Amino acid sequence: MTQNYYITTPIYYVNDVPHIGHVYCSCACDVLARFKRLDGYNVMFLTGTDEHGQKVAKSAEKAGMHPKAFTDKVSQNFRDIAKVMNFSHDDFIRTTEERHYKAAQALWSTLIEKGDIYLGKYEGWYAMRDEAFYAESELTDGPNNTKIAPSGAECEWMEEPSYFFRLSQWGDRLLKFYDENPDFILPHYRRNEVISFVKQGMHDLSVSRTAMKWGVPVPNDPDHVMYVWMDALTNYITALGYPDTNADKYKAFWPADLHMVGKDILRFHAVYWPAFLMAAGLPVPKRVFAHGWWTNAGQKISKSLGNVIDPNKLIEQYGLDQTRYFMMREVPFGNDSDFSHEAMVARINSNLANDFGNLAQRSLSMIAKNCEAKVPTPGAFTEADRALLGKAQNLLNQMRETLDVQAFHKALDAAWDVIGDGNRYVDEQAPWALKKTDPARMATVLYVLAETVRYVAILVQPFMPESMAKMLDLLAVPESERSFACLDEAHALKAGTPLPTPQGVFPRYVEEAKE
RNA sequence: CGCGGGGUGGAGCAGCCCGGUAGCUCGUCAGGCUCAUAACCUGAAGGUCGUCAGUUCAAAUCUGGCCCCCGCAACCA
Repeated sequence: MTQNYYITTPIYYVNDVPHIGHVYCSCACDVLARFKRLDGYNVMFLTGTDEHGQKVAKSAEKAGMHPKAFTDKVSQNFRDIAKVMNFSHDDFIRTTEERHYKAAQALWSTLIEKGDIYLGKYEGWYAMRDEAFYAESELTDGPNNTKIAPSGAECEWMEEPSYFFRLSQWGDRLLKFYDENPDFILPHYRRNEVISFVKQGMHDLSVSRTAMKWGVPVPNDPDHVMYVWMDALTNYITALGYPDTNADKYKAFWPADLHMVGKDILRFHAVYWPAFLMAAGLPVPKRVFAHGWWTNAGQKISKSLGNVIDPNKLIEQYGLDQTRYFMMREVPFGNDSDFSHEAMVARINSNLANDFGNLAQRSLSMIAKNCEAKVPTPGAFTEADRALLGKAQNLLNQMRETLDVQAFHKALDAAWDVIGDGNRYVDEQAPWALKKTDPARMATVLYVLAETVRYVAILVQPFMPESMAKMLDLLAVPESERSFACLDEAHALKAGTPLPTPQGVFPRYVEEAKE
């Protein structure tokens, strides 16, 4: 029976311009989705856009458009960048879609029936710009008796009827759940933060708004629309056909295996969302992973600093797979990390061009020149041959283990460990010398190298799909034999198979001459 | 005393739970090889492991004090 795997990105706020952060998060999901597919899983990979809220409504007004028409237009930015990044999502959800209204309203109605949503009154200091209420203690006095939020936004006293979710009632059950599922929140230090937040005790959560109109209408109360989290989080089950819990997708994929999120929205996914689901009597996702943020050359990235990193520019300058590789290799996944031109170039030249690209190139050109451009015929394997091949064969398990805890950098480290061994093997075996003394042995060595490259290339496909396709083409591996099921001796390269002329897969990045 | 994470050769990290040769990547220097994308391989230099004190035959590793950085706590992935 095939196993199912459901992975989601957050839905990105459509008012933003896509930047490295969005692309980073989705890239991690894409790697996992591709890895699981190649490993034989039936995968559902979801991404999309969050399209409601006051800020969108305002931007639409500014643009002189209806919010729906406006979001139709700007959500395209996110679909475009996903395509450019070669993301392999199976569905792209938009919160303004009919199916989503249906799902969000159904979940809402269930929570009303269960008594976990009630009508109350919200009053407090509200910052229009932040779309958020603040506690009096957080505010500072501004000019003319105004109050200023920590964000610098001006606040006004607001009173409005609001529906509330009884979050206060779910603390103990959440803590019990965290306790029973120690890997629900990763990394573990984030888990501790969440637990201490829940332990402090939680207020009920305001889940509707009357002042704002651009949102999912609350069932049976036209004055209210749902506030962001009730709306946005539901997307994860909308895409599976909820409220039809008998839908094929729902049955196959819920609960989700992994919600990938930024550390800023961890609380919503690790606290509110499980509480909503528990209250509705639905299963809770298996894992929420909070990744870190990028800085740019040591500086925090922000629009006001003007140092936002445009993924299109990265791809243009460094290449698509190079960019994907950099993001997944440079950071211990979960930590914050710094982006810099120097770090990017170091990764491209050292890891991709010198280590991997060159290993493939030196092996394949020797084959092209000395083995009639065909897969060489191996003789009996020596201990050194078996050591290298054994390590390559072991790589699948190492990558499974590390990727199961979202340690992308470790998965790549393991692959590059094999590549390093491959380069050492070439030196030790010195096939250029064997050419004169023992051509049969040379053929064996070159075969072992080609076979090692095959293993690594197949396993690195999720990270760099285009480049690895190219590399596997150079090895004449048929497209039908590129899944992990083919990582065995039965699918090994066949002696005598003609090979195309070798071409470099990863060119070095050469700095443009300064004037 | 709000909770938590961290301070290890020039940079970034591992080791700490289960005390006993301080390891990896990049950088620097020297050598080797010449198949390859001036790539590859080997070796060397470089650290009183934040600080003070304690436990111990022995501490980066355990205990306590202190100093510093960061997260939970700004629309933000």
